[in-house]
Amino acid sequence: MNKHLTIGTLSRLTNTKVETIRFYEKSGLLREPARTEGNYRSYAPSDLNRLSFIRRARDLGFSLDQIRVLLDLADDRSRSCEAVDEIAKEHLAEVERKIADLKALQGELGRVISQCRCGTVAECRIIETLSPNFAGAPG
Amino acid sequence: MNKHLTIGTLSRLTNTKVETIRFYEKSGLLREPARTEGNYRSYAPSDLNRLSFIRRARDLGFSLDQIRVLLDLADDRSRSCEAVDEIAKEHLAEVERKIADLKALQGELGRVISQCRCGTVAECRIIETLSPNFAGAPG
DNA sequence: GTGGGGTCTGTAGTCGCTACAGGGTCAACA
DNA sequence: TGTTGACCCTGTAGCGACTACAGACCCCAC
Repeated sequence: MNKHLTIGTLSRLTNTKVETIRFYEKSGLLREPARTEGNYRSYAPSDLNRLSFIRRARDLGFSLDQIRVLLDLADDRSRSCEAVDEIAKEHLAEVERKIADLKALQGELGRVISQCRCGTVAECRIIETLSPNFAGAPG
Repeated sequence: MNKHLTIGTLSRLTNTKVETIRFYEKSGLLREPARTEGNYRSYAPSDLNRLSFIRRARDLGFSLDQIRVLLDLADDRSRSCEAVDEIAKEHLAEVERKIADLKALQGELGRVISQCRCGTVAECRIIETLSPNFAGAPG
C-alpha cells in the first residue's frame, strides 16, 4: 500500500485547485515533493497536513506571509507560543479595522442611495454626490 | 489667463498620485489630454471635474469598471437614473456581504485567540485549531 | 492504438495602483 | 551662460493570491 498522493488527490482532499497547490510550492509554502518516474508530483501524508494547515489559515484570512511564519513556529513545538498569539491578534485587529471602514462606507452609501428619487440623471442625487461642486456633468 | 493644468497640479488638486492619473488615462477613464510643445500633458477644467468624480467614487469603493459605467451614465443627463441606482445598490450589497464575512471571521478569530493559554507551541490552541485532526505538527 | 483524463512547464491575466529606470523640459538663480 | 533641481515623459515590473490558459507529456482502459 502506497500512501503517496497525486496532486489531483491532494487537490480534492483539501478543496484546493491544482494550480494553487503548485503556486504554494513556487511560493515556498510547500516544499518540492518527490516525483514519479513520469515526473508527476508524489505527496506524502505530511504534505496533506501542511496544506490543510495552510488552507485553514487562509480561511481565517491570514496572509501567505503570516502563514509562512506560523508554519515555522508550529515546527518548534517546545517554544513559547507568544509569537503565534501576536500574529493572530494583529490579524484580528486588521479585520476589525476593515469592518469599521466598511461600516462607514455602508452608512455613506446608504445615505446616498436613499436620496435617489429615481428621476433623470440630471436630478440624480447619486451622480450629484459624486460630482464636484461647480455643477454640471463630469465629462 | 490660461486655465490649463499640468499633471502635477491636477495631482495636488485631487489628491491623486501622478502615476495614478496616468494609469486612469491608460485605463480609459480619463481621455488623453492635449500636449504642450514640450510634450507635457495639459488638462482642461473638465478633466479636473472628471477626475474628482472618479476619486469620490473610488472613495466610496466603486470599482473602476463601475465608475466607467457611472461616467457614461452621467454624460446623458436626460436618461433615467435607474441604472445608476442599480449599480450603487449592487455595490452596497457587496459591501454588506463583506461586512458579514468579516464579522464571522472576527468571531472565529476571537474565539481561537481567547483559548490561547500562552504556553508552548505544543499546547497552543491557535496552532491546534489550524492543524488537521490527526494531530502532530503540520510539517 | 486510440481516447480521454490527468499532469507537466511556463506565461499572462486579474485589480488598482505603486515604484522604479533612464531620459527630456523648464524656470530660477549665480 | 551654465547649472541646479523640480517637474515631466515612456515603459516596465512589482504587489497578493491566485486563475487561466497553451502546448506538451503520461497513463490507463477499452
